[in-house]
Amino acid sequence: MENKMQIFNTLTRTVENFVPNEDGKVAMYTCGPTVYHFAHIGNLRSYIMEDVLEKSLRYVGYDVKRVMNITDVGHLSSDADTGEDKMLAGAKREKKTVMQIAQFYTDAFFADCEKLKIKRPDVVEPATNCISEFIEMIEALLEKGYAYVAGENVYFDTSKLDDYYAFSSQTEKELMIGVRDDVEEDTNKRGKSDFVLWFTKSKFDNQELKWESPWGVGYPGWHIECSCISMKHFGEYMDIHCGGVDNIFPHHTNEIAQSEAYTGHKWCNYWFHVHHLNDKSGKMSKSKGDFLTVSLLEEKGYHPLVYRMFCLQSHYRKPLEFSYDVMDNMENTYAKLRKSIAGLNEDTAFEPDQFAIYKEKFENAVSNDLNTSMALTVVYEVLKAEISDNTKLALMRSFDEVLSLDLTAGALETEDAGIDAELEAYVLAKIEERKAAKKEKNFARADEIRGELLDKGIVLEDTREGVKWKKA
RNA sequence: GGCGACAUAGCCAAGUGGUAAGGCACGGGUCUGCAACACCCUUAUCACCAGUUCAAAUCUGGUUGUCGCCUCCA
Repeated sequence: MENKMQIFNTLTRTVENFVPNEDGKVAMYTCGPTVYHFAHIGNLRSYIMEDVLEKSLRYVGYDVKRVMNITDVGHLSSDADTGEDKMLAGAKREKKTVMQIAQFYTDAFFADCEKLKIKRPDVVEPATNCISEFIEMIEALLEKGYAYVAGENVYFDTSKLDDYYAFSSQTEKELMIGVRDDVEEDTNKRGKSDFVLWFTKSKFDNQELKWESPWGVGYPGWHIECSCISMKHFGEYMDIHCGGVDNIFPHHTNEIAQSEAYTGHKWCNYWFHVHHLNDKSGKMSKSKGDFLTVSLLEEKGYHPLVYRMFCLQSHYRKPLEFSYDVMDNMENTYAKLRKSIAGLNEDTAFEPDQFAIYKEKFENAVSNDLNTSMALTVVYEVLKAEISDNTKLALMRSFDEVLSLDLTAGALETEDAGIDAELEAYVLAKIEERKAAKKEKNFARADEIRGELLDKGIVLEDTREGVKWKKA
C-alpha cells in the first residue's frame, strides 16, 4: 500500500514517510509500565498518544500488531548495585508480596487505560513470564563476546559496539556518561556505559523474585526484557518502538545495543517518543512522591476523557503543562462538543461525497506526524459544515475510531451519581412545583424555588430538552 | 559543564517562505418571564535584535527566558 503515514523518527530526528518491513502490516512495541505504583497522568499521556498512533495506523489501513511488556521485575531505582528495586520498594511500602503488588498495579493500570479509552495491546507480556528467553539471549550475548561476567553479575560490554549512542550525535558521545554527580558507580563495570543483564549479587538480598540461571540464582536487568519480549512476538525485526522521551537514554539505547548485537542487524526502524507532561514546577514524576492519577481527577469531578482531550489538543512532541485552569477549559470544551453532537438528527440523508472529503481531511491531519490538534479542528469544521446531520454523525463515528472521545455517546450526564434518593425525590418534587408556578406565571415563586434548591446545592437550568439539575 | 527542545491572543493551540486555523474564556447581540442553554458577532502581526528575500511567525546568526536529558522516571 502507499505510504500514508508520516512520523517523526528519533533515530534520524526528522519526520519520515513510514514504510513498514512488511507491506500493510505494522509491528509496534510499547514499553509498558513498571507496576510498583499507580500510573500518573503523565505516564498516561504517553499511552494515550501511543494509542492514537496505533489507531491512526489502523485508520489509514494498516494491520497493526501491538505488544506491550509489563515490568514486574528488574527495574532498579538506580543501575548501580546500591539501588533499590522498584517492585520491592512497592511491596515493602504496602506490606504485600511482589507478585501481589504486580497484579494489583497491573490491573489498576488497565483500569485507568479503559477509562481513557486506551485500547489494550494485542499482546501484554509480563517480564516474569519470559525469564528463560532472557537467559537465552544473555547466553548468546556472552557467546558472541558482547557481555562479560564480573562480581557475579552479567554486564553488556558497550565498548564492543561502534555506535552505542544510537540516538545521539557524534559530539555528544564523549560527554554523556557519568556527568551527574549523584550517580553512584558500579565498580564491577569495565566501562561506564556498560549495563547489567543479569544480577545475582546485589545489596538487597531480600529480593523476593529469583530464578536459577547459568550464573547463579538471580534476576534480569531492566533493559533485556523489552528486547526479548519484542523478539518473542515479532522475531528479529519490528517497525515502531514507542515510549516516553525519558526512555531514550539509557533504556532504548541499551535495547538497541543488545538487540542488534544479538541479531547482527538493524532491529527497529522507527522510534516514537512522547514528550513529558509537566506541572508548573517541572516534570511530573513518581519519585517526587506527589503525583496525579486518573482517580484523583475523577474525584475532582473531571470526566477521564476530558484529560484525553487535553492531551489530544496538544502535539505529542511538545512538552505539555498540566493545570486545573486548562482542565476546566477543556471540561467546557468537551461538554459542549458532546452536547453539540448529541443534537444531530440521524434521520437525514447520508452524503457519501461529503463524507469522503472530510474523512480525507481528518486522515491528512492524523497522518501528518499525528497532528491531533488539527484533527480536532476537523471535528469542529464538520460540525459547522453545510452537510446533513447524518453525514456529520457518520464522520464523528469514524473520527472517534482514532480520537476515542465517545463523541457520539450523547450529551455528558450532569446528574451526580452521589446524590441520594431522598434528595433526588425532593428535587423532583420542587421542579414540579416550580413548573406549576411558571404555568400560572407566578415567576416570583418559581425563582424562590430555584433559590431554595440552590441553598441545598442544586442548580436548575431550563434547557431546550427540559429542566436539568446538577450539584453546584 | 555538555547535549537537546520549546517561546504564536486572557488560556490551550495549528500553521515551516506569500500577508495569522480551531477551541475555551471575555465582551456585544438574538431567543426565552429572569438566569442558564442554543445561536450570531467580536478579539493577535507571532519573546527580543540583526540579516537573507519581491515577500518571514515560518530561513540564518545572536540575545533572553522556560523546560528536558546526561544510568529513578512515560
